[in-house]
Amino acid sequence: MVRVSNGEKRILEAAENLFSRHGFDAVSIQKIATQAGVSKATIFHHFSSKQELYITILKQACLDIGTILQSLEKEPCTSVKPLRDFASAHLKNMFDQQDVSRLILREMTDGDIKQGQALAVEVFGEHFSRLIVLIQSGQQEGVLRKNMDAADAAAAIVGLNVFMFQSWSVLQHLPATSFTDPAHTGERWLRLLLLGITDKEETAA
Amino acid sequence: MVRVSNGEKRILEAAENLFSRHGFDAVSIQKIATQAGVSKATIFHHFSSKQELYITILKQACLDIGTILQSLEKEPCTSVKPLRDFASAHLKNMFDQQDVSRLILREMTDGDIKQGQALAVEVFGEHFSRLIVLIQSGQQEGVLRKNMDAADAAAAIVGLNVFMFQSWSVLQHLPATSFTDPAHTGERWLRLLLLGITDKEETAA
DNA sequence: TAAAATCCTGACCGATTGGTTGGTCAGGAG
DNA sequence: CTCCTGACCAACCAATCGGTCAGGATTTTA
Repeated sequence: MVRVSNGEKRILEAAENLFSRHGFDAVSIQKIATQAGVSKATIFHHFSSKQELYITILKQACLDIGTILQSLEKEPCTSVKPLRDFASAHLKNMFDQQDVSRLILREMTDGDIKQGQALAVEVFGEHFSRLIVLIQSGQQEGVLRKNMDAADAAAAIVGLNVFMFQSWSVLQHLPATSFTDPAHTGERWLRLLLLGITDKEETAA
Repeated sequence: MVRVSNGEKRILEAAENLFSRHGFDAVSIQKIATQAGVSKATIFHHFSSKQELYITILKQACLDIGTILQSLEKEPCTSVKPLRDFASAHLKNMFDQQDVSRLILREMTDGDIKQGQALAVEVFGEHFSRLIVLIQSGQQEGVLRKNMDAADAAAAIVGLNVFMFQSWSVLQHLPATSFTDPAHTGERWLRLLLLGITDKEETAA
């Protein structure tokens, strides 16, 4: 059993919260210390540098997401239901663990720290390959269109979820739209992706 | 004609570049001054504060995007082509003006500065309402499915583009995928969105 | 050409940054 | 009772932060 003192845990919690909301540079050690109810020196007692603290949190975040994604081992894809389940679970997970999700997404898009982007790629690759397998089995079963790249479909599903998560606060303030509940909106978007935007009869490109 | 001194222009260029890449807090006035080839005090001669400089850039960015979007005034949507054009133009514009795009997207998702998020919402709303109108006309013409929310479709189109733009560097490093060229990948994703993922009878591309 | 306005700078300010130092304190082992 | 260790902190450090100011250089205007 790894010993983790009370203070260290509080530091990690505060740092994860602040880093995820404001990013690496906008958060000072002093702010983390204050929010953790600890002196600044204590942080350097537990972590050798600000960057080490950040990477520690990033690794933990990747670990968390990894274990959660494991719970989505699914049966072969004889219908679109596993796809729906995956998408809604993925979306729910993002909103449930906002701090972790924001942290990883931030690292993905910003990527100042070299180690960080590599980690993010690793985590994202995990999502992707799992989802791609799911889609390919669906293609073999004849449920999903065969003349498309499974990777494209996977990217589209994950991409829409990510976009909704990132832009939710903005989407709400948009005029003339009906984006009220993330989960419900996500279902509608996925349905769009499944059925297509075009009207069924006229699908001439 | 508004007079803009040589120095001021260089400051704006440097600031836009740095802010878009690293965010507000991670960029110091000194770094902007150095990259602009100007002394730090000169920046405060032209701008009263760091925040004012940032907002100035943000406003300019919104203006740029606004004028570009105006060039997409399109004829009524009797086919799916205007939709393709909009999407590809939108994507191309993001990659052509990476700094501006990143700046606005960053402000959208981060949103530390109150004024910033409002501006981002305004710009994004511009995209959206234009696109929604386009889609609704397509629905009336019978080209697009009627039993869907035009706002959902618009969000999906823009969302996939945004996701691709933001995550392009990561997508490339993903294993077992064929994401080589943004424009080409974007076309494939849009096709997916138009036709749907699920298999249907008459869906030859 | 002199005055006025603008552009630009080096020197400087108090505050804050990430990080170090020396040391206190509680508790477990011998 | 001593010794050791890990947790913790106030005080401190050099560097950098955003920002100010007085004044030199250059251009505009009168």
